[in-house]
Amino acid sequence: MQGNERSLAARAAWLSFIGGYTQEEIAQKLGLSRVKINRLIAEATEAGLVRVFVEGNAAECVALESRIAAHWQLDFCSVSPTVDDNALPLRTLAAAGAHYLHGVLERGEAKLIGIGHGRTLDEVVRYLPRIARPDIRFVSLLGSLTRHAAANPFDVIHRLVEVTGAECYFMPAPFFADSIADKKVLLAQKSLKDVFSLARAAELYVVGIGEVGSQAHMLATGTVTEKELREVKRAGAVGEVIGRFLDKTGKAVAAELNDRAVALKLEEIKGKSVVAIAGGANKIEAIKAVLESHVIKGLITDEATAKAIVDTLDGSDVAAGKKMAKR
Amino acid sequence: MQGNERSLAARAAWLSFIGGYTQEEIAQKLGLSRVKINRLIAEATEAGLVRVFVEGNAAECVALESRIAAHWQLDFCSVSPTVDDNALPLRTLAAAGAHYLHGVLERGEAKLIGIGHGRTLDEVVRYLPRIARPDIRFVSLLGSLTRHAAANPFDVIHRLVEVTGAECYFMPAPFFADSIADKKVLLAQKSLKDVFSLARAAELYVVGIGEVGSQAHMLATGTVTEKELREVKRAGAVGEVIGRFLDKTGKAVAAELNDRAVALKLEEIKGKSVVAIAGGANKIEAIKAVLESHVIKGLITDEATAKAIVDTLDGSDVAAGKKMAKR
DNA sequence: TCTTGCTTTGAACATTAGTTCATGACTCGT
DNA sequence: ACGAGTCATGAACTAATGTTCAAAGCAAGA
Repeated sequence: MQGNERSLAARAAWLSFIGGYTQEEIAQKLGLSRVKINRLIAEATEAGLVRVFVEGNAAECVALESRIAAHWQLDFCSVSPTVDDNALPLRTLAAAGAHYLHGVLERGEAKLIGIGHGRTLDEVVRYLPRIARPDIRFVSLLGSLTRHAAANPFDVIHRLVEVTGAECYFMPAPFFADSIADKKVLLAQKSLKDVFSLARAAELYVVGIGEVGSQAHMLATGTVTEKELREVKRAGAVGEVIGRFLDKTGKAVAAELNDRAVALKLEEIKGKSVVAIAGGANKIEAIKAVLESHVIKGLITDEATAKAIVDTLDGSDVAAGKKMAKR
Repeated sequence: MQGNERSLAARAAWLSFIGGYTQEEIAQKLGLSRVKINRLIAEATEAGLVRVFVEGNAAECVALESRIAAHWQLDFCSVSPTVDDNALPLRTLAAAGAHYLHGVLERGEAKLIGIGHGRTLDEVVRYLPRIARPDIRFVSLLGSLTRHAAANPFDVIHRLVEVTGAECYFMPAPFFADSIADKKVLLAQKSLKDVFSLARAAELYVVGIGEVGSQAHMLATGTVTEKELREVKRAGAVGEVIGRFLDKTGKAVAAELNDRAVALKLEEIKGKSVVAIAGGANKIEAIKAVLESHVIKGLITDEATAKAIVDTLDGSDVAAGKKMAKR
């Protein structure tokens, strides 16, 4: 679909979704057949030109939200109905995350925002509607992948720039340095130091959470090798956030890989406004680990994941006994 | 709608819009009837819980169109993406205007068409593709320039004839008479009277809009003198349409020049099908004035101009274009 | 110029969404 | 407790949307 066609598609989609006209009416207005309009709207939808947000949450989700927020002392938690049936609920997370981020941008809540990495985050940003925000700056929290791969920090932040017109800052470095010595050298670079200090100054951090398992996205993209992953796993790692692998108590594991990550240290962002967007059956342990670390202040996830997380809790800190009744 | 209901509505809307499930599927999932789901989604939409964004240049243009059309009760409004960076977006207007005019001719919507003047209109007609229409007649709405100058009504209408093979009728008179007495004499001429009555009978009027400022095209072509322009400006004029200068409320200003124009009176075309083609940074006030006069029923403009016009509006009728809920 | 294979088109059909209306459940005042 | 009115409900219907398929259009190569 090129220029003219695309423009027509956007036009038709607008008239349909915002204008509330029927396809028949639009067809007349634009002098095309109804079928053509139907196809244009389908194309526009397909191309991701149409983004829908739903405000307000289902009661069950709200219950999960408050349970999780209370248990880990979060400032906020957002749980949305799971709609995907595959392991990674990208649709839900993209919509929920984009809704959150859009709100932040719209309210101008933060002028300098740190951005993590990952497939989920990439999807979130893809779903973000265009919003002019030239006064905001985004800064990457960790090195970019050296080899080309989907959803590396560069891509995520680049798309943010496209959509908002904001300024952005990358880490001109690999995600993991080849050795601890190499990392030292990299960190000594002025260009990196500048970005690091900018990242430290961010008012809000939006991060993804990685799992440690055969499905790990980092493995698929070649960011880490199987050997490296096995190693951190042996050290007890069950999850990852901004390049740091954590054990189930939320502590960074003692593995060389953790020291080779070109990224902010967790201590540097702890206590600040950090929001994680993550979900999926494989990530339950990882998300719990990150929650345990108390690095994050907000969590955006899906209902199935939230339920799984809550189910592993004992009933100690809630009056949540009633949800058992169903089924 | 209270708590529980609202929560269900949110879930249903989420499953529908984000999940892409059919209402039937959602009904099964939630154990409710399809009709109930339909109502829940309608309620959620009604309550403004669902926000839809359509990306793309064209979508933004459509938004501007409906906003402008609603605010000034136009029958239609066409906003095209601005491509020119100079003050007068001739390319855009020419293409959009030609597209409109071509459609009118092709559909044979009007057999007798009144034509105004101006550089924009000239450009529109230059851009018009050849289309045989010997059954259509064009009639000039105002006097031709006496001295040779670009884009006088003669040229515009002459080109129309070339392109369509239509018949045409000029005003054999200057654009402005030298005095009110002279104008009387001119109007008394049989040849002029005939054209005037033809002009009054036109089914469609296509006009340009002139600005009142140092860049005014009329000044450059010598149609009006600096002194005359200064005078109407002092009387409050901010825009011009078929030789009449209007103040910002859309009323013709009290200036002698206005009474010397050899052209139809605005009252004579008001209520009829009048379409203006105009755009450009300098013309914003002029276009607003003409819109305020409610003489025109249609406007063809460019995105930048439309945005500027809309920006001066308060948010009172934002929901424009949204079809009102049926009773 | 004539295939050949691909793309685009819209009429006809299939599915999904939206509306209406009769019904019964419920509320509230007496 | 009893009726008058209100409200929610879903079967049945209508409107809108989505899909299929045969035919037309079109471009590239022989």
